[in-house]
This record gives sequence, C-alpha cells and structure tokens, in this order.
Amino acid sequence: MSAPASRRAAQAAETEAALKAAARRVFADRGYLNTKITDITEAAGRAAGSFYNHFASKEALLEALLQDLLAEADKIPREDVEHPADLGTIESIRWHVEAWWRFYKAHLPEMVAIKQAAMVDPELGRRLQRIVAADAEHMLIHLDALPGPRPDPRLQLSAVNTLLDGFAYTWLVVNPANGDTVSDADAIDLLTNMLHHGLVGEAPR
Amino acid sequence: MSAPASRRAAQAAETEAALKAAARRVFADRGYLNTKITDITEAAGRAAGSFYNHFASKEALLEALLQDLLAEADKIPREDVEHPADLGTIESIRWHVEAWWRFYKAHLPEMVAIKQAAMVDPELGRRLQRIVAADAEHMLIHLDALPGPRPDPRLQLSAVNTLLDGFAYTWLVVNPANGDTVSDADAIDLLTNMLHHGLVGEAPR
DNA sequence: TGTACATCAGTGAACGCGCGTTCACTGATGTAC
DNA sequence: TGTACATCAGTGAACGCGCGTTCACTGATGTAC
Repeated sequence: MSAPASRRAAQAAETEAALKAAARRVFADRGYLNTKITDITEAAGRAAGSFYNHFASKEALLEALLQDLLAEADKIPREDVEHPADLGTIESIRWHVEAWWRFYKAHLPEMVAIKQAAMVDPELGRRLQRIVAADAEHMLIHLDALPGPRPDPRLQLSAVNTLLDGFAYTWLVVNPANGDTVSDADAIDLLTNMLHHGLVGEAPR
Repeated sequence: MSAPASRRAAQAAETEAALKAAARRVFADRGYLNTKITDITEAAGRAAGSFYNHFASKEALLEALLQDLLAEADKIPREDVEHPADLGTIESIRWHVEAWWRFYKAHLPEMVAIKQAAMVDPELGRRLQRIVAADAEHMLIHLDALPGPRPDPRLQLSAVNTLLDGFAYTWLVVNPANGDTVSDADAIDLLTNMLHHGLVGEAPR
C-alpha cells in the first residue's frame, strides 16, 4: 500500500499480495477447508516455503484478509453510507439488504472462509466474528427503534443474520456450483419482502 | 432391530449399534469434521480396527445414521402428522416450526454432521440432501397454495429452510457452547412470527 | 453328546500417505569503507 | 565509483506428525461327523 522502503521490501510486499490474491481465488474455488497451503503457494506461483515468510498459518492469512477487508471498508466516505434510519420502511430494509448482498458478492472468498473456519474452530469463529461485528451493533440499534412490543433483539438479530447469511451462501456459493443461479434483483426482492413483513410484524403496510 | 440370526450376528449388531451411538455423542460434542475414526471407536469402547468391520468410512457411517433417522420417522403413525394445511394461518406456521424445532433437537448430531459434511464435500452434500429432502416437497406444496402473487417458490423455500436451519444451528449448537441459550418457546415464537408475516406478505391478519 | 475343524467378530500394533513445516542453500539487494 | 561482506526474500527437498487403514493374531461361536 504505502511506498516500500526498499526493493527488498517491495519484493516481499508483492509476494505477500500475490499469496493473498491466490488465497482468495482458491478459497472461492474449492472452499477454505479444502485448501492446502501448497494450493495457495502454487496458485501464487511461489515455493511452498515462501508462505511462512509472510503468514504463520492459514488461519493467520485469513485474519489478514479480513483486516484488509475492514481497512477497505473504512475508506468508503461517510456520505456514501447515509441511509434511511427507520427499519419500519421498506425502502430502508431494501437499502440494507442490497448493501449486504453487494458486500457478500464482493467478498465471497472471505465470507466462505469465515463460515467454514468458524464451523471447525469455534474459538477462531468468535475471533473472526469480533472482527466483522461492527455493523451488527448498527443493526441492533435499528431493531430497537422499531415500534410496538419488541421480541428479544438479540434473537431477532440472529434470525436476520442467519437468513441473510444463509441465503447468500446458498445462492452465491452452493447453488451456482450446480449451475443454479438467481438474479440479484430477485434475491434482493425476496429478502426485502420477507424481512419487511417479518420484522415489522403486527402492523405492516 | 429384528432378531439376530446367531450370537455372532447379535454381537456384531451390538458393536455396530455401539459405534453409531458413540458417533452421535461425539458428533454432538466436537462436531463431525473434528471427529477422528479413533474418537468414535474409543467412545464406543472398541478397538480402532473394529470400525471397518461395519463401515467403510466416516461418510458411510453418517449415511447409515441418516437411514436410521428416516426409518424411525416412517414409524410415526399417520394420524400424528395431521396438521393444518393452510400456511396462511399462524397456527399452521407454528405447527410446522414446532415440529421442525423438536426434530432438530432430537437429531442434533445428524443435523450438525450434515451441515459440516456438506460444506466440505458438495457431492456428499447433494446425496445427504436427497435422503432428507422428502418434506421439502411437502413444504413446496404448502407454499404454492398461498394466496396472492407468489414469488419463485424455490427461492422462498430456500429462504425458509435457511432461516430455520441456521437459527436452530445457532441456538442449539453454537451459542449453547458459549453458555448462551434460548427457551424453546421463545425460539418458536420468534420464528413463527417472522415466517407468518414474512410469508403471508401483502395481506397479513 | 463329544471332538475336531472352520468361521468370524474383535484386537491393536504397524504401516504408509498426505500435508504442514523446516532448513540449508541461492542469488539478489543493501551496507561499509 | 568499486570492492568485500552482510542481509534477506525466495526455494524446494526433506522431515515428521497425525491419522486413516490394514492385517496377522486371538478366542469365542458355529458346523460336521
């Protein structure tokens, strides 16, 4: 990112970037758990031993990828993330669903990797969760602001996350591998409708 | 199940049952992917080599567990599964949600194993899917019967499955491991409400 | 009913594959004078 | 600017651990006569 201090540093940075890029490709292609260290180095066109000059393990590489992801997200100017605050309106729901869908698509490899890693190593799962959890808070605030008698927001939040996450995983990862796809618009429409009516509850319209 | 033809056969059946029971315990405890063959034989109090007298692999054992599960389900008398057919009513939704929740709880080890196995081996995932997919059909029929302009039922079905499945996994497997639990009633209430309003859509009440 | 042999479930040490990880080596880059 | 030495990124063969899988062996159960 910033100017390298020397040719050596530039070389190292380039290799590290190549490893990360290769990892993303390979994770998306065969999944995180099915990826060997040597799959990554091979895809990056480097020697196996090179990996350990940059990362202590596959888990460490994944955490680095997530840090990159966060860093990138922080660069988005504030005014671009202005959005309707009242989750009671369908426009607000749609805005959130669409943002999430785009985000998931843009970061498929990381999303796949998080899901798989968390399933096998709960401790790592919690750590990864914490890294990405910033906008879960955000969502909680929205949910609390909804009118009427509210169910436990933690339950509700996990239901929303579960639905968004699982649906995206199904239709952006699993089903496409079988040649079964859905258009972005259809996916966003369906989720928007389900969440709008499902969340607003007793008093829709 | 049926009377063993001989003491030898009885012995073999007993060991096989012990291995299955041990596998269920161990799958529930540390997950399917984290379970070694020797974890199962150890938990069953048998020698490592004994495993291969009964199963060709961990995957084969899982498929056997699912077959047992299906066989058991088939024994439930028909009249016990009478239920409201119109998914438009909240009572019908609740009936389905509650049935699903109980089923998931009763078969946690299998549910965990399916989820994890499918994630790593898509081919196996499809096979397992087919084994359990009987009542997905059932659900599709319900969905088609809903009034009003319907979205693509396959999309809607996968959203419902995703929500039920992910929510149950979160609150019956992941969160309890962190000491974070939810009552059956609260879980069923929340899902029922979300699905009722979410599915019925434009014309609730 | 008794004896001799055959079969087979279960055992656990040993084998071997896959893969993560190391490490001696190379050659290029950096530094000292 | 040139020379000699130091450092360091990258290399890939080799090492070794973990674990699935095998197999010669044991003792109990079944069969033949």
